[in-house]
Amino acid sequence: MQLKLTVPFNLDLSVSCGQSFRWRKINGFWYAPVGDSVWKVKQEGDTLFYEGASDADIIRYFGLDIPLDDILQDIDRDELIHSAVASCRGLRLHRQPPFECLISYICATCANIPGIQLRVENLAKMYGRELKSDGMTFYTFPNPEDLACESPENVRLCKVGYRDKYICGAAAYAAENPQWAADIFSMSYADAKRELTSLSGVGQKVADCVLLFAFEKYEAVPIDVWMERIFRTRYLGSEKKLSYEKAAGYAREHFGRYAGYAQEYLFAEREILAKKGE
DNA sequence: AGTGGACCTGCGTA
DNA sequence: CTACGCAGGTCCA
Repeated sequence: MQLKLTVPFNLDLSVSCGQSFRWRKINGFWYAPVGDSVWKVKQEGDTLFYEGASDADIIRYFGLDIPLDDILQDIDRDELIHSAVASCRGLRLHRQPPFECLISYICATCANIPGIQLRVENLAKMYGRELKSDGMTFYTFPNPEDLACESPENVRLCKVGYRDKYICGAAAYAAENPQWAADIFSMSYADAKRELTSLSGVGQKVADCVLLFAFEKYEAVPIDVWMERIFRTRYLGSEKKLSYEKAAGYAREHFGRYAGYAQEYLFAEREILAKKGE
């Protein structure tokens, strides 16, 4: 199937910028298990070619229905973001499956992106279902029930380390409250964040990632070590480390209601914006 | 409200 | 080859 794009979109950047962890580029196509099937996607100019997903799936997952031009125009409020927008135009936030997103970011603490990918892949291999595509094997991300009945000791065999009990706890929460994701969708940002951070292993940063990447809460501004450094050195010129609230609060004040989108564009340019040692 | 140490694991570097 | 440092934080004192 194919789709003619009438809106800005950069597939390569969107799937490789670190918001999601299961996309792999093989022979020019991006593959990932999404939901119950393997998606295979390629972009050539303004045409998207894909298999394994419907038009509606593609539009929804990649957020092609979101008015990106309006958002970029809205957040374009200083020189740094202006250049990030110029370099990364077409980067779109995905709408990730909520449970997978939650567990993935629980796995993201004290790890780099390859390390996160490894842990998520291990969980899928151990507890997901096998899928074949073009002779390759993929694994669905496990359902909450698949993980909820496991002991932390077993889950730890997926090399998730101290996160084992957090993963089991989050799985139990999702399994016992099947409507959890619908509930969070309907909540305000503040209420949704309070709900997520009540889970053990989910602090402000993880909650904001999940709210931004799975629940369309654009007020969520995940502050990791990179973003703290960028806001401290490039925006506030502060000497001492910024508290989470200070950095995120500044971002919302400065960038407005799409501050989360601004964060993602700055994050994509982190190597350039945050020189080591500053 | 704010600070400091412990915590799994994999990977890069000495 | 082994040792150590560090990486998309969170929890607990």
